[in-house]
Amino acid sequence: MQIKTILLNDIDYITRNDKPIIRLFGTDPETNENIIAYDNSFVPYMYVRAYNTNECLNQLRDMGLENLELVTKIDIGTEREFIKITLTHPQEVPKLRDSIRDLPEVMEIKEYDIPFYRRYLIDKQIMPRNIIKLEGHLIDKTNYADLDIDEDVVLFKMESEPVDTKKTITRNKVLSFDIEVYNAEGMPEAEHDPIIMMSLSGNYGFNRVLSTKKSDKDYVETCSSEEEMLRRFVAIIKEENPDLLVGYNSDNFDLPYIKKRADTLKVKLKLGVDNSSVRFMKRGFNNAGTIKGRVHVDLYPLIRQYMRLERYTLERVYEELFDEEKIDVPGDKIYQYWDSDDERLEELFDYSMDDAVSTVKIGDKITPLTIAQSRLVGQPLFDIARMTTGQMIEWYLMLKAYEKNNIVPNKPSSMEYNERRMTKRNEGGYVKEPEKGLFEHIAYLDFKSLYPTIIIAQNISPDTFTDGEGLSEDEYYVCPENGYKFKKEPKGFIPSIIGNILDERQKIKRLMKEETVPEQKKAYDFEQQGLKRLANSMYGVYGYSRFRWYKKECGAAITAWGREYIKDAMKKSEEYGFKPIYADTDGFYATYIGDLD
DNA sequence: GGGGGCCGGGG
DNA sequence: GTGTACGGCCCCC
Repeated sequence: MQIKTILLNDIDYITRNDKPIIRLFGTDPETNENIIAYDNSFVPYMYVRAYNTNECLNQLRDMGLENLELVTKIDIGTEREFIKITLTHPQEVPKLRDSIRDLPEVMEIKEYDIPFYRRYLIDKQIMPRNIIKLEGHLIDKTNYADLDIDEDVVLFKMESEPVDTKKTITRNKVLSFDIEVYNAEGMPEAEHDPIIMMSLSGNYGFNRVLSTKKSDKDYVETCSSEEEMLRRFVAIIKEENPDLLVGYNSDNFDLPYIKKRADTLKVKLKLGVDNSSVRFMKRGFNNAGTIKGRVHVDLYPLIRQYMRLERYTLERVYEELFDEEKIDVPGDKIYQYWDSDDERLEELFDYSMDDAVSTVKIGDKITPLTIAQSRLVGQPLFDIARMTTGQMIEWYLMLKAYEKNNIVPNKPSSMEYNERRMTKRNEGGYVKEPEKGLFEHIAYLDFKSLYPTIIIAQNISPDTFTDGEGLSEDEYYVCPENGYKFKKEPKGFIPSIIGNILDERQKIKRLMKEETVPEQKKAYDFEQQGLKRLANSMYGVYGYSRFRWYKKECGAAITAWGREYIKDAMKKSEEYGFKPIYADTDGFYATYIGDLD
């Protein structure tokens, strides 16, 4: 038996002999070798709630199902019995779901749509981007001739549970890439417009522009053809072996373009750790370029999550983050610069390099927070980088639901979803139109971070929401304006989780203060920022129509209490000599008109 | 005020 | 992939 320690980067599963095998992709933090760890001990399952459990068990057995178990789970605050159906392959889950849905004894089916690798991370309670200890043995690759895996990649068969040994500082080797294309007319078309430059930049001092033209610049490497350039691109990524491969709009432009050119030119784009090619997954309205075992992060959607800007061009974002202008060449002029063969060609090399350098700088600056979020939420960095805050919260709650033996509510059906979208949005925060004039001695009171406190103080949660029946008046809180009631006891699922988040954040902040190693201090800072974002967005999630724990009344109650709190605080401020001049949702401005001595 | 359509980033 | 998808803004009626 051997022990392997990996920085967990990515996870998926493959099928062998009709059975699933989980693959954990990581790097040994000491040796930097790539490791693919196989776990064939994990199996898919789902839950059924029956009208009559025994009848239902019989019906399921009649369908040939054997692996049935009775379990008690908490379903929105109520303990209930569920039948846990264990299957052999993840793809059987949706099939079985559809075939048992209409059985007379089946009331509802739960947890039938959780991707297998995510289920694994939740059930094993291991966090991506943490250091994970594995027990098992090396796999002799000669037994896997069908696998085209490089010499320096280690295959490892796991023989016991993975152990999460959380470590705060983890390296973050970032490599960016960017391409320039020869498009004389309109937007580039991969069928006929060749790639003329491919630039790469690392946050550890690596700079390279690959091109089919020559230059004296030291970062330019000339390739004999576009095919050769694509092969060099793959080789460099393998050599550099970064933790993160970043691009700007690379999900929808660079990566699909590179893939199409490679296909057209019959070049194998073996970018994956297992030598697989790039694949594109449709997510929302756009693509996600996946490279097996590596983490590809498109910074564009990420920036849209983190910053509020009027535009999100690479130039604009770079300027905002670094207060510097970057070199710009208009997209429709690139082919002219290329054809010029004079100093404008040199300018184009600089531009191409600068794009990759700016991209890696942005990536280096913003991905540590994304990594912290991945480690908090417990889902792969690749997925986290493409999630909205609402989705992150949902996966975080799913992780906690497992810990607390809560059953996960189903996603709304498309009908429910449309209904939710149609219903009028909850009234938002209180707004007081600004007083005219110029004021001095302004104070600002921020309430945004008060929403989590309101949720905790009033125990606002889908599982504490009550009509008050059978309870005495002192057993619930009553919301102003709408009269919604929330049980005081027991503590609701969501308030208890927010409580944990806030406690954890205080703990991390304390550690951060005491810490003397600057890198560790920074790591703690990102961790506490991640926790803060989670806590502060928790209320907004009630307006997210796809939310599994959606409860319109909870959202309404939070803002109603919020309005009451803010109006109270404004009134109080007047007693202390302030005059409120403007208020909007989560804070108000007041001018001090009292005695300044 | 509500529904439908378009757009974002990239060259 | 235990798939099938966003949100804001503008226009038009």
